[in-house]
Amino acid sequence: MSAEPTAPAPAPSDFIRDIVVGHVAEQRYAKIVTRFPPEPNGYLHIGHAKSICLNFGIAREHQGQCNLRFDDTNPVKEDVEYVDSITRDVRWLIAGWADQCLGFKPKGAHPGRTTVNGQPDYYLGPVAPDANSEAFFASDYFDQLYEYAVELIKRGKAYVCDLSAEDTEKYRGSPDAPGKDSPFRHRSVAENLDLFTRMKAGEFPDGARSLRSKIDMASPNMWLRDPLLYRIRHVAHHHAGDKWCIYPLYDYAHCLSDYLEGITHSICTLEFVDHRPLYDWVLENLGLPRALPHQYEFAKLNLAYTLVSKRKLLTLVTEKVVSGWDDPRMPTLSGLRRRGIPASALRTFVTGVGVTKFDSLTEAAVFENAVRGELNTAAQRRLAVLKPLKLVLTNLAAGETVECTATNNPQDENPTTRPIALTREVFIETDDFAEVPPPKYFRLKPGGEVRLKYACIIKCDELVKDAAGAITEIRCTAQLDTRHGQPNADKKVKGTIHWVSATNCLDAEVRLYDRLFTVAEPAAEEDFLKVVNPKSLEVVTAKLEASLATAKLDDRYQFERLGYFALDPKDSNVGSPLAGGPRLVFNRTISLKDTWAK
RNA sequence: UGCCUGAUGGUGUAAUGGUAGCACAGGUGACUUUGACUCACCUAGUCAUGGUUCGAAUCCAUGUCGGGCAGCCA
Repeated sequence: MSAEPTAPAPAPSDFIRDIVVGHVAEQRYAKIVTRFPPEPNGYLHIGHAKSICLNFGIAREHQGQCNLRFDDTNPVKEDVEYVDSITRDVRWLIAGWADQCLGFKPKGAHPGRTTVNGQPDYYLGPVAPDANSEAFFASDYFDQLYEYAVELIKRGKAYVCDLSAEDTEKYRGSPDAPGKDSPFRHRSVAENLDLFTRMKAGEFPDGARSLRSKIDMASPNMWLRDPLLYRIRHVAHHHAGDKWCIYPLYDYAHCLSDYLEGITHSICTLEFVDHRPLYDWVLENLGLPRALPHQYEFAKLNLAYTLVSKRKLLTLVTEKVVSGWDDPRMPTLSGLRRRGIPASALRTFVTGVGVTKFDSLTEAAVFENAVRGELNTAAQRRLAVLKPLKLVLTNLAAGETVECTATNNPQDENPTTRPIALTREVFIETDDFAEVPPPKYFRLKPGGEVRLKYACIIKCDELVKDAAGAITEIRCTAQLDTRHGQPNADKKVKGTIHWVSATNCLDAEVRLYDRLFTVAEPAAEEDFLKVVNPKSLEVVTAKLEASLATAKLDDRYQFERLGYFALDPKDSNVGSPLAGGPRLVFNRTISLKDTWAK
């Protein structure tokens, strides 16, 4: 329908993309393959969105692939609950944008044995997501990882160490002082092989021994001081079952997982810069036949007024500061989704902040701007009154209705309309009337005139107050000839306010959210619970125009002059045949920008 | 007092030896049946000191300040 498609956004550019573009130019790889590798031990948040968009974005820009891989090497922290939520969140975020790049693997598949240049090899390539496929799991590589560890031992590059965790730490030294060799560092290959086999067989208790790389205990890089490759943990694994009692550590498993999947660019955050030499060490000391993946690091996202620490987010949930991981105030993808934030707005935002190695703090306004921008074009305009004040149009008869026409979305090229009926009694926003108006007040005041949006100009004639002096009703005259198409339609007044017919409207619960914290950097606080915004949620019973009775879960609405709203997918009861009709619960995704100084 | 890494308007980010640009925020105005949107204009920056060069945000040196690293977490 739309004649001119919006100009495609310019392809983002950053130092990592520049590297990839260079590799593509020199045809270093047959295909660009990235990966998004969360550990299934918590919910994805807005910080992950940056990584997801970077990895999928790069794959997308080069007709490549981005594997979703669960980095599940620590069974004591992980659970399938997280596997499910993470999968759902990733698919939601990339839907309609990079679905074609999402790499899954056949259900239950493990790396296959192949031969490359006469050398044995393992590889597990991607397939498109469907009913018979699933995400990749590092735990599917435990067999290969074990085999590689044996190879490292045979090459004299790894040894079984009997030091306790405490002694291992002591031997490691400190950043400004070299460590010293473990007394077990020079065990024979045969003894190491025997001990490692018995570790796997379950002969030793947790922590009794470990498999360590043999690198350099005096290295200025702490991560090269014979880091552990395997630890003993007699626990079942959520994905691998009870087959193993030794589990590989991140630095050992990650680079090899990347290799097994044919990852070309392994992108992670800055705290892993120090690990990169280890990443390369493992790969280079195994004599692998295919091209090796390489690690690149970027600065994680820091957003003002938000917290992304898993531990602290969990505290918010357990202390019931919020209703759950998907509370619309949470920075989790499930929370943002429930709040009504479109995935496209999240993508626009995270790609907009760019990718650098600078530890920055992004202002909340940047995020809010991206959300409003997206919603402005997508949202259907509706009239709703959050804090109702009754207004009587004294020159309209009690049963009389005046048909008016409202525009659904003025941003559309050919906006559609809907009818709304003006009646004698309407509700206006309490804030839109002031008995004693502040300077520059455009709205209704005693004796003043204002336009009821889509209807006509009204004049305030008198106030009705209760015994306590509170205003209970405003009585006005409707100037019906100022309606659209009427002789005085062009009459100008400074203010236009929204309204809802009092006799033909819907009640709805509306949840108004504000930022969860009162300070820009809650993470820097000694006690972040002390800076929780006590007014982060306000619940009101609003009056909605009748057409909202058929509101849909997936639709986005702008309640005019108020903000963008979406049905709460959990608590709304849409289209239910219940006698009382649907239960409507709206979340305010974000308010409209308000440049009128308060 | 070790190693790694970084520093460009208020914020975020471009410019890879040749005109310091963009976005957000802020300000002014236009338009407006949303104090929204849109549009126009304005404000505001290369951490410091030296050096190389015709020319430096960019290269070199030194310094300052920030972030990361001593899990059998990822």
